[in-house]
Amino acid sequence: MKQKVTLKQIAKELDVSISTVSKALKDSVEISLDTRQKVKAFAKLYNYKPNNIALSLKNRKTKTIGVIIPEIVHHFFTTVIGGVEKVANEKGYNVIICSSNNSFDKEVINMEMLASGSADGFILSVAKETQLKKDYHHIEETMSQGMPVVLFDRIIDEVVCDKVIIDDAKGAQTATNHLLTIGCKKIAILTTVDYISVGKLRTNGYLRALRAYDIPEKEEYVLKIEDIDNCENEISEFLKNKDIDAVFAVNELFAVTAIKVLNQQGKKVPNDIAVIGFTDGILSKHFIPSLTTISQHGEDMGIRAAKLLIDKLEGDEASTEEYRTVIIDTSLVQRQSTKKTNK
Amino acid sequence: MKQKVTLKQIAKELDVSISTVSKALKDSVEISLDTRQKVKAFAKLYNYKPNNIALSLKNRKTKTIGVIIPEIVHHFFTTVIGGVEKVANEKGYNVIICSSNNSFDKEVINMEMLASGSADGFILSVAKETQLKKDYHHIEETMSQGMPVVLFDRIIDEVVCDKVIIDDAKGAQTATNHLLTIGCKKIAILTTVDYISVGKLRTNGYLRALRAYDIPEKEEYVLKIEDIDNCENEISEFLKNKDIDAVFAVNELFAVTAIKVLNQQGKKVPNDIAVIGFTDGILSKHFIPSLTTISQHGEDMGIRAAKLLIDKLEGDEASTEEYRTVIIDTSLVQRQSTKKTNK
DNA sequence: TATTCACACGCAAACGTTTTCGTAAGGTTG
DNA sequence: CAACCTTACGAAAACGTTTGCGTGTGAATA
Repeated sequence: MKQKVTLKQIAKELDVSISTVSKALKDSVEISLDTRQKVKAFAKLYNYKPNNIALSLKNRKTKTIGVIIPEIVHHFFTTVIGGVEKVANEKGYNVIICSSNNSFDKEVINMEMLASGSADGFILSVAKETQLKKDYHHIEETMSQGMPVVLFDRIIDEVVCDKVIIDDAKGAQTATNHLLTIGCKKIAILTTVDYISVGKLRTNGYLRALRAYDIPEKEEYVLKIEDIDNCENEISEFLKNKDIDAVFAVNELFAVTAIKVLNQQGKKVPNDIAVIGFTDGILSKHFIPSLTTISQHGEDMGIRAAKLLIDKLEGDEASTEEYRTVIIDTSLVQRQSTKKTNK
Repeated sequence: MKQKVTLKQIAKELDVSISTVSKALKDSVEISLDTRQKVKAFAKLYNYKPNNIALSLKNRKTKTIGVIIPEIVHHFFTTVIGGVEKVANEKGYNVIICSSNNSFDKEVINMEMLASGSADGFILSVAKETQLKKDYHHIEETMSQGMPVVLFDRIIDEVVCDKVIIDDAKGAQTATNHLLTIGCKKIAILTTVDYISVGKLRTNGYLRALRAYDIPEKEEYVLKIEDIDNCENEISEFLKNKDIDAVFAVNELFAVTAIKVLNQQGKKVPNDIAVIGFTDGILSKHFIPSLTTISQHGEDMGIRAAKLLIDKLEGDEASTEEYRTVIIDTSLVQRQSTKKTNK
């Protein structure tokens, strides 16, 4: 098993100095054409590749971006990662992905791990627990050590840094408006508990839309779900015999679960009740009926986030102190779940 | 903006040598208790963290695992990653994830990138293109440089290394058997083109099951789909007026698409036609009807793969030369799509 | 023949660690 | 008082690069 070949070994074999080899490989005019060719031939033969670690140490940068997300098994986040990878690879950056599993501790550990030499900057969507705990010292600390951070989706208002978000409230308003436009008046919302920032914002957008249409908001139309994994019973209970004509769900799972329980309760979607979701994932596309939803354009978010980060990483000192918040447009994706066939 | 603090800086501030600081932080008895405490207090104050890059260079290992998968936006792969992360983190390893996007070139680039210093070993599921091209030089090369590789799911028989797979043929046989058991006799299969190893294996399993039941295999019952993204028309055409009572789809998407077109053609699932899938993902769980399917236990695969790799990484020289192939059991997950309500 | 000048190359420092070995100061022993 | 042993610390090498600068060689010039 041959080991990785280093400059030193090549130098020894060819009986020249390490510097000569290094310079020859870089086609430096300092080195004679003859030697250059010899070195390069040898290097190719032995499949020489400069050791990234040594380079990182020398250059004090790793050319890698750390991405920390709450859950890896989540379609939206993976689309964001896709976007990040796209521009990162274009610009010669590596991407390290860690998931916090929605745990504050794991988020901190991952961040410190990557911060101590493995990454030049971060793209981060914070864990549920972090939002609850409101402890952001790890983020502040990383930034104070000179590593830029870009927050996306689940951001933190109190932390001053670059951010990429969608206008959750506006998206929710668009969704609700769509329901109102097609004639619905009694619209229930399935949302999350308030400490999830995006959940709260979407609830706000829903309320705003209702007000704009002068429809009184009713408490009984709002269900705030804590335990996402066991939402079916809760939703079933909530929807039972409720006098409504539409449901706005703040994520895919709530949407399809709603359709499922409505079916069980003898209601047809979309004819009896329209359902609209949020996030354009696998389920929305392939469910029957396919789901009308708000697309967050995850890949775009990733692209923008990566660009922001790399700009900061490569920018001059001047730009370091400005922070931008990019708002990605959402769009309404109309499908079957809100299509009234006759009315 | 304070910079990251190094041993050198601490040494300077405290007017001792670098070695003293290093030893003090490690609680070496060589250093007086007094100095030790002073150094440790100072280090804590300045939030000293050893620089991983320097450590990697010194120790000639990075304590990170490179994972390369064909697509990041794929539920099965993310579950595998979840498993990998679990054991990696337990054992103090970092995980770098790259996606090849099913491109041979990107797979090679990613691998070389990580191989030149960023990772100690690899967990890899090869790109579609790689399987087609049958060019495995990058894998062989990495291994010959002393970096262990564990292949999973989409493996390559010709490459000698550790592997983690499921018995695709057996899983497919189980699936087909299930259909036969519930009384189906005319079973169609929706599969992929043959160069996708798992597709071919699953097709074989299907055929094996039929033979075991003495049911003649009919060419007209087999559809090999090339373009996964536009499978609906193809499936629709294939299923039209076909005299069948069951469909075995080798992945989720084919399964739900089948159900969709069957619905359009006026057939009910499961009552008229039973459908079984492969891979227990989001769609299978939440679709209506929910899908009977073969679970691949992705997380387990990740766990086993990571264990194999770390064993090799930390094992003595002796174990380096043995290669193991771990076969993860599949299991039948029975849901609605094969439940005959009356028959 | 002495001076100058390319040319082609090597030396050494630096990045941040760890670790082996050397050593000065002070104390103990015979 | 000399020989020795602890104790507590520092110097230096090593990991693999890059790069500014110094330098020996031969040829061209005066």
